[in-house]
Amino acid sequence: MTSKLNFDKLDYQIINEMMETAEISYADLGKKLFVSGGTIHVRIKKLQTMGIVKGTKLNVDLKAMGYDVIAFIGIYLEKSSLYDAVVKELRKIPEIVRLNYTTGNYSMFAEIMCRDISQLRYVLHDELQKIKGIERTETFISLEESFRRNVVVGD
Amino acid sequence: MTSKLNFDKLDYQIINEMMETAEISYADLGKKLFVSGGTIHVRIKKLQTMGIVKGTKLNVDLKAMGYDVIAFIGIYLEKSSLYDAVVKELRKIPEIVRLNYTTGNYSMFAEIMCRDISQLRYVLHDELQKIKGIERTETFISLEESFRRNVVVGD
DNA sequence: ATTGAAAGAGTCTCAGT
DNA sequence: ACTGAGACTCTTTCAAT
Repeated sequence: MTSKLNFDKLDYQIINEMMETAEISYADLGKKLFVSGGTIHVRIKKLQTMGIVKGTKLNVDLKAMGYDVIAFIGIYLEKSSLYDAVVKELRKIPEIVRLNYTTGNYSMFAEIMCRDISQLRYVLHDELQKIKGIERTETFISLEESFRRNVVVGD
Repeated sequence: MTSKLNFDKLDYQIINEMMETAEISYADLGKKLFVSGGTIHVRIKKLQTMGIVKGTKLNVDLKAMGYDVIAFIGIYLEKSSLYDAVVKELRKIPEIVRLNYTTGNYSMFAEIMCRDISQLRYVLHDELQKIKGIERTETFISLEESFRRNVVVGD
């Protein structure tokens, strides 16, 4: 059985605020949400203990770092039983930042992040095509990220 | 002209470490990278000023929060000139957490995050299909996230 | 540029409500 | 549960190198 989720409005507010920016003091976040800094602290501690909150991550503008090219790859497998073996191989390619096993046309969906088109070409042609079990791939290069945001929890 | 990127090994190490976990003190990160905490501080300040580092975000396990259903949607537009208008409409749907304008089969690629299949059905059927300019969509439901990680910068 | 130390700010704990 | 205050830790600044 799945554990009962029992969050109140304050928990959701804290999560939504801090998913956006974690760089706010408990005192200030408390002021914003009309409780004390101590209460914010207790709630975050609870969420950490529950495994809901898993620390913080630096928010880096990878585009500004020169990682300009994002592509999505639809992957057709020869047989779906090859899934585990193919995941293992794909994991070795550092440019692949995300991989999902999906319903629909493709067996899997990968996201690739590269510095330029020639690096993308290398990954697609020299690395992906070598993997046994991949029948073929379809590439969708992102020309623009229209938006990216967090889901709003609790409503 | 694009500004010249001039990062040294230490900058890259700091970024790679803190993209994974930002929850480390400057003193401890300094020890790990064989410099003083003060130097870490100066570098991070520089990266913030440059706009490379844009604060920190809380790392939340959304699956554990009940957001179990992730789907990718390939969107066909009637005319590509409708792009801006359609983006504007898609932005109004909070379940859509990411939207990219892409080459290939589809005009756009969306990522949706929902609590359950019935919420996904609602978004796909009642919200997406109402938007003028969308010819049709293809849905890929994620059955499993095989992995997700950061790109490793600087090598 | 890097360091180490002092000042300032934030986190964490806990007794009281 | 929530609060406020004290103890502790981390960030930030800065003079020296």
